[in-house]
Amino acid sequence: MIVDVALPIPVAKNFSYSVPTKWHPYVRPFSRVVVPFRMRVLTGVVTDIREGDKAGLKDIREVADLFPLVGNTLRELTGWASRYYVTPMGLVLKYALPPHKDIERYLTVRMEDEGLGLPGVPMKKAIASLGRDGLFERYHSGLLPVHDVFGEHPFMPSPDEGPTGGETDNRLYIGGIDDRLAYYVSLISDQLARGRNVLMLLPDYYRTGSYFSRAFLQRFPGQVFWYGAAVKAKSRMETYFTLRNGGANLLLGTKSAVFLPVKDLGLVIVERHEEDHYRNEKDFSFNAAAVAAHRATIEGVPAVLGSPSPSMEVMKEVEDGTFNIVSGPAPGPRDYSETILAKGITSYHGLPDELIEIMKQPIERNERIAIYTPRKDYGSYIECLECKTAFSCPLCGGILSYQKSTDTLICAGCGRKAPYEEKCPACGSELIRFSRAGAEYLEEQVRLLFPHVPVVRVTGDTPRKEIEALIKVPTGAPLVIVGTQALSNIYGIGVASLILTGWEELARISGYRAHEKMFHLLMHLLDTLNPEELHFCMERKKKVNPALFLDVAGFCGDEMARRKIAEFPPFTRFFLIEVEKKTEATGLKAVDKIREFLHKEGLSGGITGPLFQKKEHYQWRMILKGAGEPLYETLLKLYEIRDLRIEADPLYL
DNA sequence: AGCACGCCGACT
DNA sequence: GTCGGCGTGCTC
Repeated sequence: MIVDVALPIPVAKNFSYSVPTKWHPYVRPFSRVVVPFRMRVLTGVVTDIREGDKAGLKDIREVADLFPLVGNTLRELTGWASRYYVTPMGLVLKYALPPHKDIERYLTVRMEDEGLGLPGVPMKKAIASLGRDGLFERYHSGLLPVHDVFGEHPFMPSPDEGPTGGETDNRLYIGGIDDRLAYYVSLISDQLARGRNVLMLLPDYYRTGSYFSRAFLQRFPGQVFWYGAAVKAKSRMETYFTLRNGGANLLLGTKSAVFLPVKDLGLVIVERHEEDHYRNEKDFSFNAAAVAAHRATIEGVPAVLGSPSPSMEVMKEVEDGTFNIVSGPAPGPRDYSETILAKGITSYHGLPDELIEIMKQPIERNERIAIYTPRKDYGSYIECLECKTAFSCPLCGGILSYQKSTDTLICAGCGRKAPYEEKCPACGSELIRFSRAGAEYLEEQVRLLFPHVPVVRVTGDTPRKEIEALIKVPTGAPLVIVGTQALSNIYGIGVASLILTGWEELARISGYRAHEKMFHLLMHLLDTLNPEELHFCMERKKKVNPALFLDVAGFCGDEMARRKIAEFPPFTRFFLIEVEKKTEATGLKAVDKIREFLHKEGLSGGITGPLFQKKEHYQWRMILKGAGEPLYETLLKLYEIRDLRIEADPLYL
């Protein structure tokens, strides 16, 4: 017997091994096998089985699992994901399956008949006394039942699930958090009452997990399983075994939960599906929200995507008729005020009078104010007033910002930190100016202006303890919360007034998704802060029209029309092909290879290849535009080229 | 990926 | 003279 094995390496090619006769009964498609590979040992997945034997093939070392852990759903889902995200199957499967050692650790074997006494001998001990082969043999002849330690469920292949058929009823729920939560609760309780399981994905920023866990645990005690990145192996495995065996549970998790086997799945929910947090950044880069929606299709169950602001990808689904919109009340007010500043807020002039005026009233009324700024540090865009040179990162040329708390300059591009010297690196002058204020500066100024008012700064760096403390602060006393995008991730802090400063600047960065990002950020801030009053503080020459972003249907319609004309996603897909080499010569050689390959495949169009230098490395990037299975399969062949990375649907272009 | 091999410059 | 960094080939 010969097996083709998909190994967890970035090579889009399977490797063949022969299987000793004694293991033939246990090797099936999608069995995991341990194989020798060069000087090491890897665990891979059997993708094909053939009769016969060929000289020179190595034997597999062992069969890893008692039976293949990949059922119909997972087989289809991982196969689709491998092609759609141009990632070798071995890497996808490695991500999708728990390590086999973890599984064995929580299995017990009933060995009464072996005269070894106690029921429930740990799998490890059973192997020690019977041998691995002995255990497999007895298990497969039905003599030795194996159970997991958590629910005492028999460990056996899941009945072949498959599309339960029927027309799916996919819904895009657009509305604020309280209404979304109520909507989710009603759908979930309906499914749980029918004994079916629900898979719900959450973005993995801090607080979301605990916010939703708490809300659901109250209503569905004992039925909620949390599967996030920080969850320990033991409770991960508890969730794994429980969901593959039993019904009426809610599986709440972050992106890694999307591949878990779930028995009797009745519904898939994705909270804030448009969040970039659903993007996996490792060697298998996928979007868990999209995978979840596809999984629902495969399993023939409804997908519900909830959010205050849909992604354009989902709007495309709506256009295509595969999703229906359900609307709840929009968060935040419809009215807003605009303050147009001649100059942006700088970190050397204090806060503009207009901004101070806006803050006075809520403070007098003992209300809370949130002020958004796009920057977390004291200030950025540092320039020398004498020689007019802008400070930039000596490593990558990126923009530097100043962090007052540590007195360092930080590069936004590469993260490099250096002590602040207080003089111009070009001419030595000490007349330095920071032209854009950030959260540190705003906090400092608010404290100076309103010494009696507590001020809290919320950025991605804010320690959890401080955020926990903030959540507990009762309303009814004045409080100013100064923060960045992080403010939009902390469910459950309400404010009376939200002031956005510098939000309009986002229109100028981050490529074709800039407007969509501004839309999401604004809606997310309204979602978490739910203010009664909304103020935009904008710099005159960068001014945008907030009304265009506050009207969800209007914004989506306009943005979709623009994307369609430009032939941008979601009307096509982008693939980023990246090569990184130590020397320029080898890099150019690789680029030539790629060009040649793409040309041969008739894909030469739509490539841009600017030279890009980073650290001590040379990096090249190309963008390929297109969609469809034949393209994905062609791109997979690019993995023959070394030091190459393919990213589907890159976020920043 | 990760590892061995072989090439070339630099130096205990 | 050798050590180490880097490119290349290869893994059943």
